[in-house]
Amino acid sequence: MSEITNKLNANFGYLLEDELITEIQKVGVLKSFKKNQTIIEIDDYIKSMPLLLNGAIKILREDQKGDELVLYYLEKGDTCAMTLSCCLGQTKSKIRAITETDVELIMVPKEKMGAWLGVYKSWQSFILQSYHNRMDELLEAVDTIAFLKMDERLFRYLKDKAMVTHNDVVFTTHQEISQDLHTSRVVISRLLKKLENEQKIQLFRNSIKVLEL
DNA sequence: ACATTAAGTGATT
DNA sequence: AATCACTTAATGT
Repeated sequence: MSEITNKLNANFGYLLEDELITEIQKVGVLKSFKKNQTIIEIDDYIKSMPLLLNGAIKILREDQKGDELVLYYLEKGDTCAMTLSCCLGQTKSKIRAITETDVELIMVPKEKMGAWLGVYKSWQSFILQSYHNRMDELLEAVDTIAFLKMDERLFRYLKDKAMVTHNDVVFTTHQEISQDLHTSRVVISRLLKKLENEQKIQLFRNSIKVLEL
């Protein structure tokens, strides 16, 4: 049994039937990325869809001025909803995807994803379920931006980041956080200081330890 | 020792 | 919450 099949079974085996796993293994290409690599850029044409085997990917939106905003994270067993709509609709990507950790994924040619929809029931539910999950996360992101104050957004951001990296120490700078949350570094520094005083985090240079998970 | 980068802070809008 | 201006601390050369 190939390495790819093992990884597929481990992450998608409970969702997809065996024949489909075999098909994926036949046409899919295993790829790995290092941390902090851009794997999808805004306006890229998508030619294949990724199935995440391990690691985490950060999905960002960018405005006209080039300012970024984190929408959500993808983890193992997930796929990117953007590619789904891109593959079906032949449009360009409206988001950017950057690896948060080292990542392994399988690229499936976009032709297959449409074809399988009619053939495999499990594939259909997987795609719909993914869409639904991403939609939920998107709504959550909107709620967070619209209704939460910056300090709550920040703490949630740190917890999310600690969660997807499986490490309560987040390696980042105040500058990076401010870009992800679309605010200024000074604001982040102040709020982080406040969170530290509330015993929720511990601050270090280039890293932050999240205490309350 | 000097330059660069990260982080802390008061004051102003 | 954003911006400016400035300080302090850590790190690289």
